[in-house]
Amino acid sequence: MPELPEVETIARKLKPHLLGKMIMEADVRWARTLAFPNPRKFKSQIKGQEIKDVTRRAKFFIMQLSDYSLLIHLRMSGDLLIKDSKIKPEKHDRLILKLQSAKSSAPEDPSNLVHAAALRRASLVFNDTRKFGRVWLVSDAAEVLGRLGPEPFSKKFTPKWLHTALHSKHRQIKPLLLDQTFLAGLGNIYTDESLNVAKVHPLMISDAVTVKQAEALHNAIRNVLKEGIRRNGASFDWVYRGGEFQNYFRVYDRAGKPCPTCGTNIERILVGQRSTHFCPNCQTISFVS
DNA sequence: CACGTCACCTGCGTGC
DNA sequence: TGCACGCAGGTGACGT
Repeated sequence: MPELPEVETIARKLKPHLLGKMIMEADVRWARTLAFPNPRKFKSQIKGQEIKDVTRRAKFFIMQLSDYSLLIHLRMSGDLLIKDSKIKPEKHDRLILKLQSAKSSAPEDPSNLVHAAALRRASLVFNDTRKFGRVWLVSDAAEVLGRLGPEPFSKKFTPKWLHTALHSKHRQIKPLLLDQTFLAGLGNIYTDESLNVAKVHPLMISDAVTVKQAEALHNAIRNVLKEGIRRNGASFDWVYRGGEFQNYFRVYDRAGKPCPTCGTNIERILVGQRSTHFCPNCQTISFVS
């Protein structure tokens, strides 16, 4: 499910309900959810830790604890929600962190991420149907995040940086944008959307991108991600409720439907085993390799 | 270094 | 109805 806007949305919604709470107990319901450390150490180390901050880096949800960083990657089907500890765990709940009761009442959240009744005996629940998601409890977050590329909203990410970086490689641009060590946070949806807005063909070779195209792409990436966040991310099927961005896709999942710019039918191709959607009229390419 | 393939998992929609 | 198949928002380990 989650790319940068979905994780950002989850972090923003959960933050007020988590700050200052103490983690009383961890229920590890699927051991391999823990990338590090093993369940025994995880349980003993996380017990009694206070949640000092809730943030995001790339597609990682991060909780800064008293002595550790807790990192959660939702991969394809993960979700985080706050539930009443009294409610029976669901089939796909993989990790449950029981929280200390609130000292002060957190603001009411009308969305379905947080059930009002849960606020008194709250648990943070990691639900993950496909079991791809992973959790790390480490002393230094850089152990996990060290190789990530820049954040799209950081100062480092400029049109000039993007142009230079694209020219330092000789790769198809779509798989390169999906590479988290190149740029952090884009996934299949937002990459297709950004390339369409920038009018760049997904198979274009990175070092052929012009300065103007790099500027357009830089703009498109920021604007598309911003719109995704503004619409609380994209929701699909039964996974991740509450987002609206799926109603505003220009190309993603729209094969055979008209391009919003020119009306040409959107095409779907495979690029590096990933479904790729683009407008063959707006996103032209003079050569492929 | 760039790219293809497979693996990790479950569940849903489609077509026979 | 049953069943096989293809598909899904991500990443990492291989081999060429």
